[in-house]
Amino acid sequence: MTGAAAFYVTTPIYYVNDKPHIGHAYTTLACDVMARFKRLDGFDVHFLTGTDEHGQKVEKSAETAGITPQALADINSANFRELARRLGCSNDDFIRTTEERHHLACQALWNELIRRDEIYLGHYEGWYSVRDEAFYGEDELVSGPGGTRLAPTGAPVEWVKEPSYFFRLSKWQQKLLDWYEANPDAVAPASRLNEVRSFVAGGLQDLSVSRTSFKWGIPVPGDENHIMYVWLDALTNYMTAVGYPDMKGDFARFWPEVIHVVGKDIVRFHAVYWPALLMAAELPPPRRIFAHGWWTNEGQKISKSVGNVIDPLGLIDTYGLDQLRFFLLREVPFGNDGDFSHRAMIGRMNSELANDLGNLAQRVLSMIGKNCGGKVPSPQAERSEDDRVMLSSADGLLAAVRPLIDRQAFNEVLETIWVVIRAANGYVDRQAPWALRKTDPARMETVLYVLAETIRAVATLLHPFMPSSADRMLDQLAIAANSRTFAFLGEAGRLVPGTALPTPQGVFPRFVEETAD
RNA sequence: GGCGGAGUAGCUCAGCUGGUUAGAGCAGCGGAAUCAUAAUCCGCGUGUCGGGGGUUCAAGUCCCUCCUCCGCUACCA
Repeated sequence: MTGAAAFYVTTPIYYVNDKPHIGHAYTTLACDVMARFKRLDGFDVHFLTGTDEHGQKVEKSAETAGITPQALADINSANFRELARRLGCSNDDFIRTTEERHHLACQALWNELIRRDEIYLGHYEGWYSVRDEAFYGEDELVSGPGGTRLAPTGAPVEWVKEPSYFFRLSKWQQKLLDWYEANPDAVAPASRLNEVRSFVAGGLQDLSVSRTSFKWGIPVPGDENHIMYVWLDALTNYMTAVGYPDMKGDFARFWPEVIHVVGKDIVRFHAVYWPALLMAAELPPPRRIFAHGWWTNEGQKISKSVGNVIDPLGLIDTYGLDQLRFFLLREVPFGNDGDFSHRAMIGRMNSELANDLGNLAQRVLSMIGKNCGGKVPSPQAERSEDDRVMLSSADGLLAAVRPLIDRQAFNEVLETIWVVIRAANGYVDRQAPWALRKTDPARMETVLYVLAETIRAVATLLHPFMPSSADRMLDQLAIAANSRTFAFLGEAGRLVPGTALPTPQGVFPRFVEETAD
């Protein structure tokens, strides 16, 4: 694959203090779809996910549990690795920030920033609440009894001054604004770019990038009283995984052709701090940062205290993996918030998967099975206008969908494919091959061939979204495993008439509600 | 408070730089068909395009204002 364009996609590394939930699954699935799509489209792809394992919270949780932070991280990191596996993800790597390669990368980046005088030793001071373990700004404080100052949470605060290393973030304000200006697609959706831009335009202070209040982290080179700020540690993972500080090999191959997919809560770290850090190290910033939205559960905001957290593994058990993958990317424009409801899930499954697509495949394949001797039908040379329109809309799908994937407009990709699926059902009814069977069998074969080709195109393009279901459809068309990439779409991979086909089986069953009585 | 975004058919939403009778899916109603997973196809919407004012030959699409909702407004991740 020499010369193939590089495509690197990352999920955030998930914090091991959290339990895997639908938000993690959503981010990871979106990345998986991109990675799979790009691979099928001939790109040289690297898909990374992993876990973020340092920080005070992990240290404390481990202490509470009576185990070492490393042991806690090992256990919880495994949960995220398992989630990716259960989601059918095709990640090429799973990085952990406790790995040696990552320590080396972080310390290399740190040293580089020190060498360039982008990091300096100073003092961090401010109002600190021991109870909240947080610093508060002057304007956030409220006055308590006797003129004392209290945190907004009501906790007492004290003025604390501690040594800290700082990254010269303020210096990069204009450079960041210039970068957004020159690369309007670098932060998406556009509404997030606006927020980020106005945040930066509002002025930047230098960023405290070390801590002395706890130990569980990567030591600052040459000053081991300090450990690195967790975000500096975490963000660097994206480079670690492609070999940094080795600038040859994978790093040269994939950097900066990278898209970071993140939840909307962490855009700032990715769209402000990260590009600034990279520019400071004289490394190119990422091509794109995409911030997606949150899911609600049956219209309710999800929270641990309400107890309505959604377990993605439970959803897989209830609805099926491909069905879940489809729903999450179909239901909502990527970037918007969405609502997960049983009703909506079943609506998509039955209306779009079972009725539109599953039934289309089943009716076409079973007609072929019964009326064409179970072989790919032989089309006539001459085609009707209806045939040509049907076939060209199927053949045109890849070109229609590529730019949508590049905008992460997953729901539009699926809608575009569904337009063809619906058109195919209309074509079946108009052409009525069951009637042609008696009046014009040759014509029937032509119609069924056009339909089989349409199903091949649809299944091929749907593969990134629903890999195993798409494979089952392609199996039923007897497409060789090595002929399922996008290069085989259209004329290049036309079905060969006379090829024996297996007996068709339904791929998307209807979801039938359990009746309570 | 400041900055930004949104309010379009019962529901979820498309409608780029203003210009044919404002669209799609779902739901609903009527019909057809019977190859198929009781699936499919065809037809049917008089919507104050949040309210008001303005610019223009022409505004859902620009300007002003009001109402409602949402996001951002830095150092736990």
